Amino acid sequence: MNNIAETPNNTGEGVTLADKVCQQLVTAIVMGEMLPGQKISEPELARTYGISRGPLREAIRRLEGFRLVERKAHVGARVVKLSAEELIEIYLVREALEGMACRLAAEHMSEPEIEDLRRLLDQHEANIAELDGRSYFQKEGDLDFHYRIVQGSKNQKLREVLGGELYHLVRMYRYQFSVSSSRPVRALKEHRQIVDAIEARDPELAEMLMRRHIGAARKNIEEKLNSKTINE
Amino acid sequence: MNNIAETPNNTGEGVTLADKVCQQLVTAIVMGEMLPGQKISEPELARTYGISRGPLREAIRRLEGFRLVERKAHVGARVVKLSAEELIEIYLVREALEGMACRLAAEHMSEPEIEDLRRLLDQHEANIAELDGRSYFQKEGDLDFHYRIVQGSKNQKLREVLGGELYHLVRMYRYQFSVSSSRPVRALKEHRQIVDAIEARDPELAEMLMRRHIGAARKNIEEKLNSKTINE
DNA sequence: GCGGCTAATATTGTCGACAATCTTGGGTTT
DNA sequence: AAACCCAAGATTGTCGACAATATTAGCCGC
Repeated sequence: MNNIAETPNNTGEGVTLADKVCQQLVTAIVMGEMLPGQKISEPELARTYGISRGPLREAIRRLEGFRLVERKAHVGARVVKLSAEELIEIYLVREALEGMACRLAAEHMSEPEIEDLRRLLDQHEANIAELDGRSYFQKEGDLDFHYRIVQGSKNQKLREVLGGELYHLVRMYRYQFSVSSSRPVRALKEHRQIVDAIEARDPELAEMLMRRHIGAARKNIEEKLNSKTINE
Repeated sequence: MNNIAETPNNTGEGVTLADKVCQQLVTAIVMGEMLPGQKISEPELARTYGISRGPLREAIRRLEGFRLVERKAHVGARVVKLSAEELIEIYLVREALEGMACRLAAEHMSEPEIEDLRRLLDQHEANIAELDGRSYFQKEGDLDFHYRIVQGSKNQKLREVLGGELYHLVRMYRYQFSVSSSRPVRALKEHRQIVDAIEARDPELAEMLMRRHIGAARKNIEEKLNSKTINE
């Protein structure tokens, strides 16, 4: 459903122009329709979305809060550009935060929620078989899993931090580098292990597995980045 | 100098009205000049700060991103009101994140930075003696021990997350509940232990001590909250 | 030809006015 | 008397115009 996680004013109704454009911009940036480093022209965007600069500027101000754009006074805003180091940093932070989320999820998720999670993984497995292991990851299936774990932690602040800027930046990276590789099938196995630990109500194991899982993803990216810098 | 951590556009010059008012509002909210739950009237604030509603609305939009205010369309914005649960949640998240920051600090802080940190603690000790153990904790920014550890981690994303919304909310709470109690002298001892671990380049110990330190602060707050709800 | 200055242009920042929506107080009805 | 409805007021949302600043293109001097 491509809904924007933890973005305030998620309700479908009673929405303001600035809110709508804000979400459209988030999507556009994450999907790579607006490239990292690209300048954001207010007059141009205002025409594009058919609104005046007022609400548009408010929307940009909120993207600034999400760290999706960077602004310089009297110069303008640019789509944020992640360096390789920052990308790694995000994964390191996720290791700590999602590890914690997973531990809490093992303590607080309800039985029906866990079952739902299992069904989600079954669905993922079907997708992988169908696409021959290429990439169901592109459509945020993986993020769905992680997203649900975070929700399952039942910790509101954790949900805000992970569901806010970090989530958007990871999604952005996903599209930007079109990650796929041979990880999907391996990742699915790790996901299953994690759900097992949650179902067994083993918080420590759940945390450890999640940390290892994200750590593996990080190493995978590090490799890819290294080979890339060598090739260019 | 009462500088706002990790708030974009920190530079003294080339600042826009919206930026200035945004920082003034952050300070006002954190210091308790605007109370949690209080409604934010655009016309009134615009008069107060002597600006028009345009920049003011942009400032509010950014506070929304920092989770310092909550907005409802066509109704208005209110200063965020932390529940007791959310406050505890923040400390739980800090335990994970600052623990990680402390580990990284033990790996990456330079010798001069560590010396500086020691001097800061000496200064804190002097303050405590002077005020007879009441409260030196109210300090901010560079003067804040935790802030420096986070900076010392050399992890930009970590700095953004901890220096952004979480830091503001913690500062807000400090003023709101005017935390002090008998912790300062105890906390100082814990701070020294942490610096020792960092100086010894013992990341694991540093992380453990920081987690324990924040955990102790959390328990202290939990107690206080419990006795408060009983007394009222 | 190249570097630096200057003026024209474009973009960002700010403002006041108007439109749309919510709130509130009074009046009517049951 | 209580509940509901409606109108008046106030507040938020949006717009277009104007002011201030940065960018750039051209010109001059070296």
